[in-house]
Amino acid sequence: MSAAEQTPGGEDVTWGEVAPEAARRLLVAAVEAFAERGYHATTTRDIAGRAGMSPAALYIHYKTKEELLHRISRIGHDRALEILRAAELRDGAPADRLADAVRSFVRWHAERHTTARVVQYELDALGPEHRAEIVELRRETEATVRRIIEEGVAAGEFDVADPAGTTVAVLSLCIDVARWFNAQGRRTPDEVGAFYADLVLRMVGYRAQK
Amino acid sequence: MSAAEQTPGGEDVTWGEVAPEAARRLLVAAVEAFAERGYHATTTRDIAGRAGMSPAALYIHYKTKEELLHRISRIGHDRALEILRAAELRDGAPADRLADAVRSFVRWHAERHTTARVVQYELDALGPEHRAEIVELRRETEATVRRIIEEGVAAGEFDVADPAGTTVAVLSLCIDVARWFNAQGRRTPDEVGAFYADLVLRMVGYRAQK
DNA sequence: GGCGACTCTAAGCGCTTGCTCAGCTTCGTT
DNA sequence: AACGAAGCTGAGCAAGCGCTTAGAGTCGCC
Repeated sequence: MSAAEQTPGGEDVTWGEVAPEAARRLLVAAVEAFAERGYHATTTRDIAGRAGMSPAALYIHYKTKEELLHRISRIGHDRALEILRAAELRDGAPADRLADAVRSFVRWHAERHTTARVVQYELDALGPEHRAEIVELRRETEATVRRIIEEGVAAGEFDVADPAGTTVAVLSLCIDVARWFNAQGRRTPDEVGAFYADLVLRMVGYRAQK
Repeated sequence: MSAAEQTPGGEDVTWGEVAPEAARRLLVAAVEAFAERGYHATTTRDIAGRAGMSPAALYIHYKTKEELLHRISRIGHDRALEILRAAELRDGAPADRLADAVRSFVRWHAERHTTARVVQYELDALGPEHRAEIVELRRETEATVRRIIEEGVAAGEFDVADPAGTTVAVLSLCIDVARWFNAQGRRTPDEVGAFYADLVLRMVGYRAQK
C-alpha cells in the first residue's frame, strides 16, 4: 500500500470518515465479505461475525444491508473521482495528465482491489435511488477522463477518432484491474499503474517526443 | 446478431447442443435471469417461471442450480476459446491474426453480452470442481492470445516489453465489453469489434504499413 | 448516586430459499 | 388394450435469510 492511503502511523485511512469505531469495523468486515463472495451471497450474520459482534448489532449502525453497500460504494466512488480530478487539475501537457490519471487510478484499483471490486462490480445490488446517485458519480468520472482526452486531441497530442468510445475503453481497462489483480502476483500496484499508463498513451496514439 | 451465430433459418444456434427442448428453455431462461440479477439473486422459481414451468420441473433436467450455471459457463467458454483458436490458426501476419482474434472475440461479447456476462462474471459462484475446470479453459484462452502476441514480437511487428502482462490487459479490455455493452447503444457489435481491434494493435505497438 | 442515552446480545419472527416427492398425464412399444 | 418410462405439477419440508424486539450492561452528566 502506498503512503498516500495511510496515516503517518500506518493505519488505513480509507474508512477514516466512518464513525464510531464499531460502525467502521462492520463496514470493513462487509467490504471483505462482499469482495469475497459477492453482495447477495453474503449474510448479515457473516458480516457481524467478522466484526466480532452479534447479528443484531449491525442494525444499530445501519438500517439495512443495502445501506452498508451504499456507504461503501459512495465512499469508494468519491475517492476514485477525487483521484482523477486531482490528475486533471495538475499542471502539464494532456499526455502527462492522462498518464498521471491512469497511473494513480490503476494503482488505487490494484492496491485496494478488495474495496474496488465491491465498488465497481456490485452496483446492480443497490436499490434504485442509491443506484441513481452512484451512476451520476460514474458519469462524472467518465466526463473527467473524456475532458483530458479531448484536450489532448485539441492540442494535437493524441490521435483519437472517437473520444467518447476511447474513454469507455480506457476506463473499462483500468477498472477491470480490480477483478484480476492479486497481491501475491508478479507485479506491484505501482508497476501495474506505470504499465497501464503506457498502454493508455498508446491507445490514444501519443508519440513520445524523446 | 451476425449470421455466424444463427442457423440458416435464423434460430439462435448457441444452445443447439442442449436437449431436450425443455432443458434448453430452462437454460436460456437461466442465462437471462443470471445476467439480469446475478446468480445468487436469481431463484429457481424465477428460472422455471421464465421457462413457463413449475419450480420442480427444473430438477428433472438439472441436479442443482449450480449445474445450470456450469453448463452455461462451459458452453460459453468453449465457444470463446473456439473463436480465438480459429483466429490463431488463420493465414496471415501476426498483426492480422491478432486483429482478427480481437474483432471476433469482442463481437461475440457484444452480440451475446447477456451470455457473456454470466460466463465471465459469475465464475466465483461455481463449486470448486466446476470452477477448476473453467479456470483451466481460461488458461488456454490466455495462452492462445499470448502466442499470437509473442509471434508478433518475434516477427518484429510488435513492440511489447511484457507479453504476459499485455495479454492480460488485452483480454481484460475485451471481456469487459460484456459488462458495458448495450444493444440500444450508439454502436453495433461489428463496430465495437473493429474499434477494439485497432486499439489493441496500438497497445502492442504495431505501426500500420500503409 | 441516580438517570437517560447509547451500545450490544439472546432469542426469535415471518418469509423465502433450494430442493423433494407422491401422483397425474402422455407417450411409444407390444 | 396394457404397460413401463419419461415429463411435469402441487404441495410442502428443512434450513437459512434479513431484520426486530426486550432487556442487560455501560457510560457521561447533573
